[in-house]
Amino acid sequence: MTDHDLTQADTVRLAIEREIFGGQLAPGDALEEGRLANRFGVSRTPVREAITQLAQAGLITKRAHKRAVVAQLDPSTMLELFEALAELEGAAVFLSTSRMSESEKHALKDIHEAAAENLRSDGDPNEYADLGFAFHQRIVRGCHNTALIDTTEWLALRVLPYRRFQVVAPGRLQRNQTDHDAIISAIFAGDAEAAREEIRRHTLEQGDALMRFIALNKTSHADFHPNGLIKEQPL
Amino acid sequence: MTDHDLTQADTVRLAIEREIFGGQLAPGDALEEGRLANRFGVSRTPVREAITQLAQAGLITKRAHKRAVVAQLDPSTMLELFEALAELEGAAVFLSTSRMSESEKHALKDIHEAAAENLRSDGDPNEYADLGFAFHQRIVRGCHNTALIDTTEWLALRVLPYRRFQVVAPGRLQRNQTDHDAIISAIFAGDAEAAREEIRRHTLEQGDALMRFIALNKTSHADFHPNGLIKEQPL
DNA sequence: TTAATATCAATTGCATACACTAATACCTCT
DNA sequence: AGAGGTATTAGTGTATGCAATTGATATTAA
Repeated sequence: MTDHDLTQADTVRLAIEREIFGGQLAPGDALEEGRLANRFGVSRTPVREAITQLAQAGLITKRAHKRAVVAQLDPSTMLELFEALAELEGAAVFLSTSRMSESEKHALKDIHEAAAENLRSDGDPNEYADLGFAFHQRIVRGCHNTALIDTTEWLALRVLPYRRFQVVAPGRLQRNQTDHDAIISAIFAGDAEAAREEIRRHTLEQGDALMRFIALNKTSHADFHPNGLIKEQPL
Repeated sequence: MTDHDLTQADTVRLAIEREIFGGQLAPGDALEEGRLANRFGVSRTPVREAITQLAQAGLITKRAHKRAVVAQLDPSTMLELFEALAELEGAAVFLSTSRMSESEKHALKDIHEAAAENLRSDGDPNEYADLGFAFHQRIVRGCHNTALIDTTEWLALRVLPYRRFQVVAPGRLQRNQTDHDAIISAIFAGDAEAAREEIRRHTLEQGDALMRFIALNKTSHADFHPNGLIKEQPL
């Protein structure tokens, strides 16, 4: 009776989602219904349904009679996405500042401090990235408005495939941490307006950094593939 | 090569959308694939696809092995939607204030003044509602960020089916016009922060008014049907 | 009478088959 | 050899049939 009643279309959709977020499927890769069908051992029908859903979610693009491809964001679109995301996160934190419970605030602080510790001890950057993701997520969810949360996270998901190109340029992580510091201070001080401004600037900057990195490293499509790039990270 | 290449699924989806927005399909109404199929003279397959897309868009809800239903918003969800919409419109106008061209601003002003004239001359309230819709739309689109525009309008569409219950309580339209006045003043004064605050308050208030109205008039499901209600409007 | 259960109809989920589209390869003609 | 057109093929869009699930109705037991 719960939603453990997953239909095959759901299963396929989730699998494809995972592969997109995991990087096995990179932006620009084509999705062919037949292949996927016998790869997952189902017919084309549920695969089609899954693709339709993913297309509606903006994760893949689909045009009549053409193969579906994993959504590929050109620079200007990506810039817009990050700008929109910055505004949404700003709106969320504006509400969150007055709505987060004490325990929520402290959970947020714990994440922040774990990230700081990771940085101090020169820990796994992947873990740091996860903590950063959790940080943003906690803030957004703190607004306690499902519609706003869903909308924001939905936008965040659209750029997630590109987060694999996460920039670890020198000083970038430190800067990130400083930004988070300012955000969390504003929240604890109850200054919603300041929190909004901080997170806006922060998210916009993240987008800029990511775009610059991609622009620099985009020489060929092959180099552009997440799996290829991630190995080149100077970690 | 244009999107004049509408697939049957697209056609069906658009038709259902129209019926939802037009009120022929009210929130809570069930959508049965077979019926729709032979109503539109197609097989169940494209109908299914259309339903899947609409479900993903949040316009209808669909659970495994159960009939799809036109999305029905309970009061708290609707409140959340309006709050989120208020934040998004706020974010949009914040950007629009500095980004709208002179011609865009003046087009906005024209709409506003047409609405004022409509009010003065005791014109058609439906026309006034349309002008109000256009007013908000112009502001949102003035931010020139497709992602933000799409997201905002997508949210606005989710409450659109309920706009049929548009409140024409005494003084409501005047109040609406006054709010718009304040918003447009802030925009022309270049005060983005003020514009944001004004539109936030305004949209939240709209939601409140709508919810109160619905709560008052919701005695039976029949009375709750848009087509039934719209006739009762004391216009 | 009510509650529980069994049966049945209605409707969804999925597979398969076919039709149509579009892109590639191939061939012809210059 | 190259341009233009045609055949071929890969892949999507749609129809139909069947199995599985749900909700309702009938039936039985307490």
